Formats: sequence, structure tokens, C-alpha cells
Amino acid sequence: MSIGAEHPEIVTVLRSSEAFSSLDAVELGELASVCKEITRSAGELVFREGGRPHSLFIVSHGRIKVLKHSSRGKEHIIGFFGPGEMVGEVAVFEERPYPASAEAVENSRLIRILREDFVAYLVRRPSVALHIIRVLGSRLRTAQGRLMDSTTERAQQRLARILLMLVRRVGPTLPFTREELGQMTGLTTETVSRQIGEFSAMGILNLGRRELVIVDEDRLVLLSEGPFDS
Amino acid sequence: MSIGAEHPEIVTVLRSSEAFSSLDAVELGELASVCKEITRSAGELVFREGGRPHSLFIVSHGRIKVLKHSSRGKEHIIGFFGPGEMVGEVAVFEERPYPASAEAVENSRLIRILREDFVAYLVRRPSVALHIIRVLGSRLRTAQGRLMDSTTERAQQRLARILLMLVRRVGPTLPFTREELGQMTGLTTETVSRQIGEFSAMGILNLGRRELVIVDEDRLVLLSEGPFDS
DNA sequence: CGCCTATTTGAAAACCGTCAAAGTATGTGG
DNA sequence: CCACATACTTTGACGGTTTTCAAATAGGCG
Repeated sequence: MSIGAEHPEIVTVLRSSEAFSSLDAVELGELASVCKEITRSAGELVFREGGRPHSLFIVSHGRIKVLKHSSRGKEHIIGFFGPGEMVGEVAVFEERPYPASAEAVENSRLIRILREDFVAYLVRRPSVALHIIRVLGSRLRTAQGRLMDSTTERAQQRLARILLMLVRRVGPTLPFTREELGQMTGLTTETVSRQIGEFSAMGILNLGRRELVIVDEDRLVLLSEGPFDS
Repeated sequence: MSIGAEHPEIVTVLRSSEAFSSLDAVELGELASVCKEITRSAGELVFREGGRPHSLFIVSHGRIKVLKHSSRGKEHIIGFFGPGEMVGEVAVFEERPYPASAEAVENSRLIRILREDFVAYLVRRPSVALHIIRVLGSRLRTAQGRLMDSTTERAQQRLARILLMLVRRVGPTLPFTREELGQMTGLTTETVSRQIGEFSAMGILNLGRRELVIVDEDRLVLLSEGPFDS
């Protein structure tokens, strides 16, 4: 394989990624030399739930959604991942199948790193391993937070919370269907529609086809903290 | 500080722990030299949600429960951890407060490792970092699985799934109150009581005070996969 | 224009939480 | 040993919330 200096675009992407931003030029080049770029058209899978985990991925362009299938058909969206974010990392370190599928939402480009290459790299670069631990810790923290929300909170609050999270990640215009919002919150499409209808009537957001625009984030914060708190 | 060889009990515990079982004698001794044993009586806290994370812990004797408080009062149990298992690891690598509290269920002993000591150790022992990554990956996997359950599945199925998980971890006799089962699943005590009442009527388990005994694990598997599947 | 998908709306039913009360084991002090 | 307090558990009734089922509406793209 060629050396890092010959992959300038890959180095650029890695440098602005959540997991590798703190690496120096040498470390980046070294990692880039075991990376490969792949493309996926909208709707294509990056990996499939239950499949053997050979690689992890860094999104370089586009948007990837990670989802699980529940016992009967329903899809649950674990998250959307954009440029600089890592997907498939959970399965790579255990030797167990991918616990979820990853699908390109738009035409996307990703950087692929093979399991063995990555493990070998981490052994040589302990500080990078610490960074990965930090990223995983942060994912775990949010997963556990959402778990509690979903078991103790009502539809309006759950939806408000997800919308807030999305606003902070992607800005005021949220390009999601009602169905996708349902799959993120565990609500049905109909409930989401009714609920954001109310939000719209309250002047919190504007409805659109396949999108909604948040105009009053502060009020959303209040709703996400529960209907009545002193 | 003294060297590892002077901490034989600690070495023994570390050797049988989920995170450090693969270490050799030298590595174990080295780690043991920065460990300290602490004890907690039943009901005492090991760390508190929101507190500054200075340490992570390995349970050596007893049982620890990790829980979060929701916006108004309610507790949600993230998990129970027994001998060999690690708690407090999430907060240690980010510089953010503990996201949950840990409380001794029984009189317990734990091994404490200070944040700085552990980070320094990981930098010297990259293979241990990989092991930690594996543990975190596994935690993340189960958290995401439970998240999906709680958002897409009904009480009976959720309860069946938690009971199955518990059976596999602690054996057929489950020493939990109805309230604790509720806090694990996000159901009320009453709903849990009614539901396990049905399970009992079906001959799946036997009820007891502060415990229940699973007698038909297979049927529980069926229920956990959904009420009707071809 | 016509089809396909997304969205909205309505009505009924299921499910679970809440509130209230009674029942039952366990332990304690007299 | 009994009486009582305490904590855990069970049961019932009710109501609210969300799902489900069904149908209508609307937008985009060929």
C-alpha cells in the first residue's frame, strides 16, 4: 500500500473527524495509508444488521442512518451520521455481528478501515485508542440518557427532545419525514404528525413536506424539560 | 506506592474481571499497584450523578446498581453489576460529570482506580485499551438494544426480555423486587406485578417475595420475540 | 393529468399509568 | 409469643394517551 502523503483528501477528512482530529500529521498519514474510499448511492446499505463486521467507516460526504429492526418489521433509527462521524465501530471490536444496519440517506462517500488494520494501528497509537474510548463513552452516555427519556417521558416531551438534539446538530431546518421522526422517537407517524401540528400551532416550528423548520428553540427547551416544573 | 506483588487479592480480582482478564502477571501487578480497595455498606453510594469523576471501579464483592434520576424524581436502573464488572468507566474518559449514580445493593467491596493513573496505564498498555473499547462497545450494544425495545415493544415483551437477560446473567432465581423490575423496564410496579402474575399463570415462573424463579426459559424467549410470529 | 408517497384527520380500541385499598410476609419490641 | 409496624405485593376501577385502522388530502414528478 502507498504511504499517507498520497491520500491528501483522506487526510483532510480524518483531520476533521470526531475520532481523529487530535492526530498529528505523521499519525494521520499512517492511518490514511490503510483507508479506502467507498461510495454509496441514496438507499444503499453500508453494512447490514447481522453481517460479519469487517470494517468501520468515517463518513466523508453525505449522510448515513443507522437503524435496527425490531422483532416485527418496525425500524428504529439509532442515529444519523454526517461528515466526520464514525459508524460501525461497535461491532468491530467485539467479534460479533453488526447489531444494526447502516444505510446511505443521500449519495455518500465513506472512508473504510478494515478491522485488522485498525486494531493494529491502535496498538501502535495508544493515544488514539484513548480517543476512541472517549467517543464510545460519549455515545454510551447519550444512549443511556435516551433510554431513560423513552421510558419515563410522554410523546410531546420525547419529540421535543429529539427535535432539540437535531436542531443542535444540523441547524434549524430538519430534513426528516414524519415517519423518520417516529422511528427515532418510537412514536407512530400519526402521533408525530399530530404532535408537531400542535407545535406548529404554538408557533414553535413551521411544517413542510419532508422537513420542518424550528423557529422557537427556547420554547422547545421548556417542553423538553417537562410540562410542569417549578 | 508499593509494587503489585504486594496486592495478591487485588490481582486475583483483576484477573477474573471483564476488562483485565487477558493481562499477564506483569501487567496485572503494575495495575494492582495503583488500585485501592474500598467498601460500601448496603444503600451507600459509590459515586453520585453529577459528581466529578475521579475514579472508575471494579466490583470485587457484592452487587452495585447504577441508576439515573429522571426530570421528576423517578429512578431508572441502568444495570446491576457484580464481581469482576466495571462501573464508572463512562465518565472517566470524558471530563464530564458522572451521568448516573452507583449504589451498593448489598455490603460490597470495590477496587478503585484513579482517573489519571488509569489513563497513564492505558497509554503504556495499548492492548488493555483495546479491551476497554470492547467492553464499552458491548455496553453500547446492549444500551441501544434496550432503547429499541423500550420504544417499539409492549410491556409483556419488554419484561420478558429483561427477565431473559437477567436469567442469563444471574441464573434462574432473580433477587429483585417488582419495583426494581419496573425501574429497569420503565414500567410501574403495578404493571410489573400484573404482568408477572400472567407469566406465573402460564407456568413460566414462580412468584416469591423479593424474588422470582424462572422455570420455562424457552417460553420466555418466545414471548420476548413478540406475541405473534410465524 | 395521474400515480405515488407523504401527510393529515377521525374514531375506536388497547394499553398503561394513576389512585386507592386491601392483602401478606418479615421483623421488632413488648 | 403476640401485637404491631413496615415494606412488598396484589387487585380493582378509572382515565388519559397512544396505537391502530381507515380514509381523505395534498404535493411532486413522470
